[in-house]
Amino acid sequence: MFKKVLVAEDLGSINHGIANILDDRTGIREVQQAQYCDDAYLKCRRALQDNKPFDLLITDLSFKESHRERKLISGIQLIEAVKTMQPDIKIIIYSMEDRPQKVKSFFTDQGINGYVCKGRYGLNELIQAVIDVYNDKSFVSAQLASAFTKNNMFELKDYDILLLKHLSNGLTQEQIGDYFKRQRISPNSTSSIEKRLNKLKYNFKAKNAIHLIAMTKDLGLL
Amino acid sequence: MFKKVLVAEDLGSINHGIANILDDRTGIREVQQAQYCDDAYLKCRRALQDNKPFDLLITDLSFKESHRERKLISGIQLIEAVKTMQPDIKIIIYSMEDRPQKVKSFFTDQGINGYVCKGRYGLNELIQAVIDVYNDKSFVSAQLASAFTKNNMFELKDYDILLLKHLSNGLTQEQIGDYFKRQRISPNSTSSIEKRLNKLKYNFKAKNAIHLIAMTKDLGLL
DNA sequence: CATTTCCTTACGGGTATCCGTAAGGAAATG
DNA sequence: CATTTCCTTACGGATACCCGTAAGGAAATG
Repeated sequence: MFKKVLVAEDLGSINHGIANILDDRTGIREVQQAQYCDDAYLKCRRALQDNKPFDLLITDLSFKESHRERKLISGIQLIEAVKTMQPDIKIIIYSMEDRPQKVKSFFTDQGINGYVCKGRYGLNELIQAVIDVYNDKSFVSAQLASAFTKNNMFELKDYDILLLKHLSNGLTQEQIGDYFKRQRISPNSTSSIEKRLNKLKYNFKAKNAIHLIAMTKDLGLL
Repeated sequence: MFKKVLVAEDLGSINHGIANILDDRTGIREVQQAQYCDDAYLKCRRALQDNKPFDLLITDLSFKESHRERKLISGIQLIEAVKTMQPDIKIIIYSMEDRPQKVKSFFTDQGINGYVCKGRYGLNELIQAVIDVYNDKSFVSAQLASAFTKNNMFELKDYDILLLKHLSNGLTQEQIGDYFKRQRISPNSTSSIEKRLNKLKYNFKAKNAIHLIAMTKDLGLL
């Protein structure tokens, strides 16, 4: 089993809860805690320098603001910082976020090993996640697993996201085309952009562009 | 001080944390807990029937889904149900939501007595909130208090929200006008709706309708 | 190499929006 | 009651979006 685990989570009560349950239900000897992303990062660095690196990082995504000056303000930033320093560390996210697309992106973009939704059975799932990740398997909460396997989701490319982002920022189709031309992104004609938006509207069953933006924002894609 | 308090919150660890700290730092004798809205409601009703009603309800807003059949699925629904049964009960919300407009609406629409943001100092604030509410004062978290006092926010009427909602659902201005006519809501001409949207766009500095919807969704107004 | 398929782009007509102007009415003011 | 102010509604031109069609080119197929 993992020897040394770091839990990053700003709410003290949850933090302790995780530490307790890891202590009781797994053979992990050393569980450290951090309430700030920056602290978590420094602990990782120190541990690595001392040649006693953490095997696993369990982190939340959102950390509330505080009086302290912060360099890392989100779990994602923490993960990226730690991963560049120590690429082989295992990562499990434990957070409220339950939008499938968003969670999926954490696996593909940040290369996390497990994702557990906070909730009634969250701590139980977390135990399983730790075990699975230790055995080099990935883990996602049950409530998300179904959305992951069944492939009924329309596959959005980065291009689509970018297009929707610009649209939600108030640019016209023509302006988006101009922007794509400047950035050497293709296709960039007004006609193509229009076509792509049409396809998106069809897939999301949106009545018009406004509806499309509202829906994709609700789904957490923007 | 309050004699009997109910804490509704689905995460067990937080629930216990609140109960502990209320026990340590206030003179409250009886603190009960509920992990489901329905349970909380039943406890309130039972207590009222037994002539030993709760003085104060502390509740979260979001409760994750579970296997159980649920009638009340959010803290808001719980609050409204409890308030109709026992109008004089005091309510404090303890939740992650930190969008000022949204929180403001809880005071005006649901008539809550206190709002505390979950966060590092959340539990400390919760103690203060309990004390203030006991002394018939209302309480809001420090991070929101500033946004509450300074009145720089454009005042949105229900009409505006409704208008934006329909717009985000993909209705055209004409369709919204027709809907308003059927509902006897005035103004309902396409021209007036257009004008109102214009004013909203000006106030929010939105470039067009899409931008407006995206912005208001981000602000938590929709 | 010929053919097919897919993608990008252009164009045009219909519709919705954006924006200014103006008429008519209700409410407020004196 | 006369006047002012505000609100609602109507209208028209400019612009942007919606939708179908079609031409040209790249990539894939055989």
